[in-house]
Amino acid sequence: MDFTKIIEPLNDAQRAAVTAPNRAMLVLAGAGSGKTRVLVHRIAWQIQVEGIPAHSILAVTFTNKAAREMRQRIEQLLNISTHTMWIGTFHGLAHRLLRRHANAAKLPDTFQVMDSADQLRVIKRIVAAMNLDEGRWPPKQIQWFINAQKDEGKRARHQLESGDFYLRQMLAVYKAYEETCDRTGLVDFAELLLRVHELMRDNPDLLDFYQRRFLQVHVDEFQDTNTIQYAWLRLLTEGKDNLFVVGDDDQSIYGWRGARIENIFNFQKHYKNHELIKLEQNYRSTGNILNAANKVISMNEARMGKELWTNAGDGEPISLYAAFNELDEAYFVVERIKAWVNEGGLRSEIAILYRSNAQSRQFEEKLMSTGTPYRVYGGLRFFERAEIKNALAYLRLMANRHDDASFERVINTPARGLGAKAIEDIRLLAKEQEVSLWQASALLVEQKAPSPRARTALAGFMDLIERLSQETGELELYQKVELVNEHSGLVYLYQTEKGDRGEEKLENLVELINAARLFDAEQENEENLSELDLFLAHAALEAGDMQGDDFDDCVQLMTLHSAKGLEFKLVFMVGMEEGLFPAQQSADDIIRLEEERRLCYVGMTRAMRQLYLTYAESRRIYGRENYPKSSRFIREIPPELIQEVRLRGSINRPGNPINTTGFKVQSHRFNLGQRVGHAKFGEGVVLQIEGEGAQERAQINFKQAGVKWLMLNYAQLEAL
DNA sequence: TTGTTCCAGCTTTTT
DNA sequence: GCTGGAACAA
Repeated sequence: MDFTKIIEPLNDAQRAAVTAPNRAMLVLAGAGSGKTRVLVHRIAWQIQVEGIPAHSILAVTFTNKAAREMRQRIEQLLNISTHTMWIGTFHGLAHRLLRRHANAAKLPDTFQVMDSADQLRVIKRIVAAMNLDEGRWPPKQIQWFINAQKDEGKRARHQLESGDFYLRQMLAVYKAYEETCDRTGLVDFAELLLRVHELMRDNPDLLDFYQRRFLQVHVDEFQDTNTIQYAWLRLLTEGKDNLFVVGDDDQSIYGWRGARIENIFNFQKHYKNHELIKLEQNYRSTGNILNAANKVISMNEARMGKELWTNAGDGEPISLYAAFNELDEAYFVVERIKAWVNEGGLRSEIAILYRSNAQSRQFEEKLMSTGTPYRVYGGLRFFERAEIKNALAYLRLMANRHDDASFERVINTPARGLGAKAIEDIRLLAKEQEVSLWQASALLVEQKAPSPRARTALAGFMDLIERLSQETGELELYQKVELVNEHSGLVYLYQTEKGDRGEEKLENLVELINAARLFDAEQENEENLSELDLFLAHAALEAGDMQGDDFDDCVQLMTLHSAKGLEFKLVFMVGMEEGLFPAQQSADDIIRLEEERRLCYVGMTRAMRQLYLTYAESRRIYGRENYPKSSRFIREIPPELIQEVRLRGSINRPGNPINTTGFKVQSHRFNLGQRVGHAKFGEGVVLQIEGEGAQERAQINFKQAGVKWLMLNYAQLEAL
């Protein structure tokens, strides 16, 4: 058998991981060290050399994108179909298992997955029904609480009435929420994972079946697993230790949403005979970038220890720009982008990375005004748009009448005279009878309880759903969607909507039909589900790509978080300021600060050729002018790796007088951002310097006296 | 039912 | 200082 193709492209460490005998494996894969390659080749190795049948392979990722990529690359490498392999996200695979074993999992066959927006709506309704004040019990916070409980594997009943008032109340809502979900057949994201864990834990036969079936379990981004995900993995591999995990503790940036970096450390305890392999050779960045990143991350206490290296040479130093304010920062970045493009570079090779989404605006405006195409990541995705969710709500009701969240969403969309009063009546009865809103509505219509007008409207609505459901029974999925769009009145609603927003919504509805048509092609239907059910699950589990044309050559704008896993030749990390990055809220908690530092490490290691760090000496935040300090992360980079750039100032890099930036070189007696002291005004920071010789003057922001322009020949400033 | 006004909130995000 | 959502008035 020819397996050179599997092991030949690998370096020693990668090869050791790929060809290791079957046992628990922990691969610590640094940024850009070929993590996915190892995973893909490991699976290929097992199939081709170890003779493990494809259907015995389980590979788990966090994102659909990662799962798709893995599939593709295995197919490419081995030239085989990956159809029978279980490759997917934790949530996707959990969904599949729950569909297969709905009864054992105590779920109705018609259960539907809801996304976090749906979940929030349900919680809001419960809060209202329990007569709780939304101000004192913010639904967002409750949602967070419930999800955190589920991530830890805890049910409402697990904690007794011991805790304080706050906790008791939270648990009461959690309990009511669980009941609502059970009654309405709705399953949130965290529930998918928790259910599957319980399903396997409580059904030994089932567990045994899957333990035998999956001869090899692979996990990507292991540092991002939460408690329940790891518990499930342990259950599946119990006694066999056939678990192959790849991760990087230094890139753990999702602790705030339940990821447990400790899982990596615990892995070593739980799997006594495991083998640990570190991948430290980096194929992405220059030596300077790696050295700087290594230095920064080395400041963290809680880590396994790892040092990236490359044999690709040092490359350019890291550039640091101290902007006067956020506008100047944007101006500078866009200037550098123009220069890059002028030298023949592509815009798509460039990323602007920021800590928080709010920072994108200044860059968007500047890019817009210079006519530079750009693309902002984040924001609403296709299946999250209101018009799409409305159409889906009709479809969901057709699939499951008891889906209260969908019922409420569209009972009066488009308006059909069922206002707050009518909905309140339905809710009340539903609560009283402990039935779904649909059932309560049926009762109301029967009892002729509400006003005749409301009753007619309600009966009409229910009839609409029934008719849609029956009439479309035999049709192709996309035809169903088409019919729903029309008969629900949504098309008419958006056609007649004022302004130009309606047009885009109509286009999206058409796009939904398209999505349904294309969906037929990808058959992942092993469980004999109806196409509609599958499509709805798909919509919830894969909210779709961000908008924007991948085809255009665009500058990429995104948060540091969403940059994980990506790479760009030219990277700008902007807003490198205390309070922004690291975020204010994380500054004095060591655990959170270390996560911020890892985020910085993630950002730096995105850069292949050139990395720019920028900060503003003055920045408007919430309408107030701030004079932040530069980020401590900048100071954690060895100065000799940094080259300071001054638009009108000098290159300020000890021991290197060469101007590589193309900007005019001019020297002043003080530097921008420098702390200075004045006999009368006290301590301040230099904001701007202009003029030369006798005309040289500086704008200083004094702590007490505020911002002042001073002639440097007269003012006796001293450097601090 | 719709448009206006007011007010809180304001890291990071996938599924 | 801006935004999105809720409350309110017409």
